[in-house]
Amino acid sequence: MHDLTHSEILPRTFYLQDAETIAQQLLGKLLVRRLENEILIGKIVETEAYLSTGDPAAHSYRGMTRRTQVLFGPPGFSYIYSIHRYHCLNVVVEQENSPGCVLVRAVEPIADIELMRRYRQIQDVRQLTNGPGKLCQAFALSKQLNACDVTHLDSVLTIRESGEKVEKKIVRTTRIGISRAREMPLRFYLENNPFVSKQ
DNA sequence: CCCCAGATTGTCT
DNA sequence: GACAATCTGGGGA
Repeated sequence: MHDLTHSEILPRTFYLQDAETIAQQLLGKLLVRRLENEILIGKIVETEAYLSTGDPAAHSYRGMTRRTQVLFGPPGFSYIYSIHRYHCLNVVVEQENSPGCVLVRAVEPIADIELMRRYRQIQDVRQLTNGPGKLCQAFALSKQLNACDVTHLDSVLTIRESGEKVEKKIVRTTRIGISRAREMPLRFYLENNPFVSKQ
């Protein structure tokens, strides 16, 4: 099993800043999914920010609904929704009633890659987690894991500090797949990382 | 209840 | 690059 001894869980205070800031700070952090007898780990390499105000592309833009309830709650919780045949994973940021969030668009597979292959029904490592729907499939994430506290030690889904401190350059572009607010440059990824969804 | 858009992906041209 | 697959949430009647 992968050694997580030096990977501390990010505290709730980490998520108290705005989505644009946290989207960049989450790059390089570890997404850790605990299963019955296995553990899945990926390094976050691509994110998008969805702002709490003035962002027509954000699900929270037109107010609270049953689906978006968790966005209006405290930070450090997962927001997982379904889109077509897939799911997307977000992390809620900012204080209560400020519904900002960060979409995790891609991770670099760390472990257990064989299990990810089984969940994805595909062999190519580069295709396992290089997209929001793909990584949810590889990590067995569905709406059952919506509103999961990713700052809690016992959670089945957590985000942790990575041991390595090698910081790569961050690239900023416009967001992918949206029809509104296309011009807002709120997508971030680690430069030259082969597991980014699109260069 | 009906309608339809959608923070995607895989496949085909 | 285009398009279909597939289904849920949200809005309107």
